[in-house]
Amino acid sequence: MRSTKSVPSEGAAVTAKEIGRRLGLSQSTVSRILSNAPGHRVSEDTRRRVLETAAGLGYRPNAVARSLRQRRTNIVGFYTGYGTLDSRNAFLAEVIGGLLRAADVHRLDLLLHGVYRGASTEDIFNELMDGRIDGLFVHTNSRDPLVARLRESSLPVVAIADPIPGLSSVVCDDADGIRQLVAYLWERGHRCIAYLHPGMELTSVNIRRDTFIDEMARLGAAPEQAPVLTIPMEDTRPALRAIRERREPPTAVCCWNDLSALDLIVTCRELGMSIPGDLAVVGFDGLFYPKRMVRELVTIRANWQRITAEAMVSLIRQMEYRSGRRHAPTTDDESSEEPDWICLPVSLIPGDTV
Amino acid sequence: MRSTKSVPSEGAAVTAKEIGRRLGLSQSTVSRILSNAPGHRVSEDTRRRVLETAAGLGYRPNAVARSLRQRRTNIVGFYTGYGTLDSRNAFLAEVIGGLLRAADVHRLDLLLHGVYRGASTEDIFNELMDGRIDGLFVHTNSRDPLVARLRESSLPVVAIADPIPGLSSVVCDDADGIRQLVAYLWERGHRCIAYLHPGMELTSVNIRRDTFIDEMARLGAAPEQAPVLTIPMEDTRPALRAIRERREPPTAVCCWNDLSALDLIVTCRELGMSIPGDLAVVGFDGLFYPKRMVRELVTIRANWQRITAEAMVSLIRQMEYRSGRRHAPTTDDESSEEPDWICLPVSLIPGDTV
DNA sequence: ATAGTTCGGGCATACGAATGCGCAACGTTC
DNA sequence: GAACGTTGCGCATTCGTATGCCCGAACTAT
Repeated sequence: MRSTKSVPSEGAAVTAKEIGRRLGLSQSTVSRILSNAPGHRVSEDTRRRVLETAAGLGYRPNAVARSLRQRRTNIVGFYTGYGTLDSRNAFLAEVIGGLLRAADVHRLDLLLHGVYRGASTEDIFNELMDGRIDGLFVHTNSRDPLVARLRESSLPVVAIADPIPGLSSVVCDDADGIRQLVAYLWERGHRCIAYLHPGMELTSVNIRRDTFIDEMARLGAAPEQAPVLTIPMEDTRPALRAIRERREPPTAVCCWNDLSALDLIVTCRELGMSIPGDLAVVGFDGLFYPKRMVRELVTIRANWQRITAEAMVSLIRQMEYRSGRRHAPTTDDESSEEPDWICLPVSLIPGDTV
Repeated sequence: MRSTKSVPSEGAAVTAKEIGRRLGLSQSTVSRILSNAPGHRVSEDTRRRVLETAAGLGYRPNAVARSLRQRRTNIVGFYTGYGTLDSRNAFLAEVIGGLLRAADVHRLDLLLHGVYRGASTEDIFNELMDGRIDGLFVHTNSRDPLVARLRESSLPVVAIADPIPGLSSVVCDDADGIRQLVAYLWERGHRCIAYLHPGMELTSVNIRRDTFIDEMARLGAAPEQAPVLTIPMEDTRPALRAIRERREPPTAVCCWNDLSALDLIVTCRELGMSIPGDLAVVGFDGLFYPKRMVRELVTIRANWQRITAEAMVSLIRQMEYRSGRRHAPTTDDESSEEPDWICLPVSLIPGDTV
């Protein structure tokens, strides 16, 4: 009495089992056809019928069930300990956008993990380890307690923009960028250059400052000709005042990022100073708005598109290595266990009116 | 001979079953304790032992398995048909950042669906319907073919920033924003005002233009005193030329967004024109960089934080309604089926030097 | 003493797809 | 005509959690 075919069974979700029921086939056969399982023989006719029925019913394989079985979700995460995404954080937008693009190329999805709620490290770590993501990009300080937890976990991780010892890292060449900026200013006759530093504990930010100091010393400038000023937030007014009051006032300012460079430029303008006539100002990052708004800005541009793409490749390599090991733990593996350490070149963008 | 307790079983993943095995309990009991299942009695001692062992082993419930069982992933998606996230798209950054924050408040995760690969509508739709997300935010044209598919699907959807008929929509009051800008200019004596329109098929963008036209007419301006110029991309140079060559040159320009307003302002500056003396320029959006860089910018600011928060509430309501219906399909339901239609106020940000 | 109640927990199954293995039916070979 | 290979498909289990239902033991009430 059991009806087997053509019973509409309206409410039933469209699953492989349902398709099988309609065609008098087993779920496994349907699954093999729909997922193109290799090495399994199916008659052309059956295959056609299954594919047609699936299309007719609008069948979509359930990603969650598939993930559970395959122990792989095809989702990668992004975590940042610094800042939240909004219209002022062009840097994050650029990085996340790049990751999004790279993920798309590899048919992965990107899950953003917020740090808004003020969750504890443990909470965040638990969320990251709940099996939802196959790998993770992090942008944070190497002393972030989360980093330690991640390092001892088995989750593939790639650090982005800020290197983290012991983890694969993909960064831009901050040191070279600063060297280029210093050289640019030096060539134009500047011998006393101030540096604006945000007092933020990010490795890349410290590299920029330290390179500035080293490079100025290497060129023969005395320490007082290369003052480093720590600025609060992006407000450069106090720094500008300090600069102008110095015994030997710097003729140029190297800012740790574009935003502070712009703030400085706008402030100078309001004071009637000309840029770069009265004061040369250079920034760092080369993002869109600043350069667009103030065309005389001299800055360093990193190729974030490429950086994120490389980071994705590195992460995928790790993911494959990890899942490979699960099935073949005997192969000699010391080779691929080494974290990647990639540093991509940057280029100087001259000002339009120099 | 079977060993039951204290066997390390090193390789075994930490699951509820594994914990049960160690303590001589069943998986279900462990699960009930760890998920705080209501209405089930467990001795205090057992509970303590389970919790301790779980903590000791670093147990994390597998989110994928849980999602499969509960038919709910606690992930919401975001799809945009317009633009990609990068440093130039401050608007998207603001919206996504807002959603991220709102998602975090409700303990949801946000999954971004890219449109880079140039996937077909069907591909995207399939991805969205694979059970990975519980709900979706969309920012796209109402004629996007995807919208039709979504409308006939059972996925909870909320349109953001651009309203879509038949779907819950949360937008800012574009019309009122334009009215405020026109009033602002009109009060300052401007009687001939040009409007810069991007020729983009987004509802909100059209509303801005149409409101401008209506409002100027309402105030008694003749059509030639309210010319609408369609600009290519953000390059305002041709428009500026056209404006200055008009028989009755507009004394003010209302730009559809901040970016074009800024381009216009910078161009004017380069020509030696003063703003707003020689030409008044107003924009729309009130995002960070433009206002920061050019402080005389007059613009309209929407509260994206609030808009995204409201959108989240609306989406969650839909999600709960849908899942509620599954279990109680008999309750009269016409009431909650109505899509939300929320329009939040905007405010005018005056220029610093007006 | 017996029925009823609470306590503490296990059994079995569902969620939906993937997959190792088995197995009947048919065809081929010598 | 018996051994063997191939074709085409199903059975049963797995992934890890949630949950409806059941059940023995202890305890209470009459």
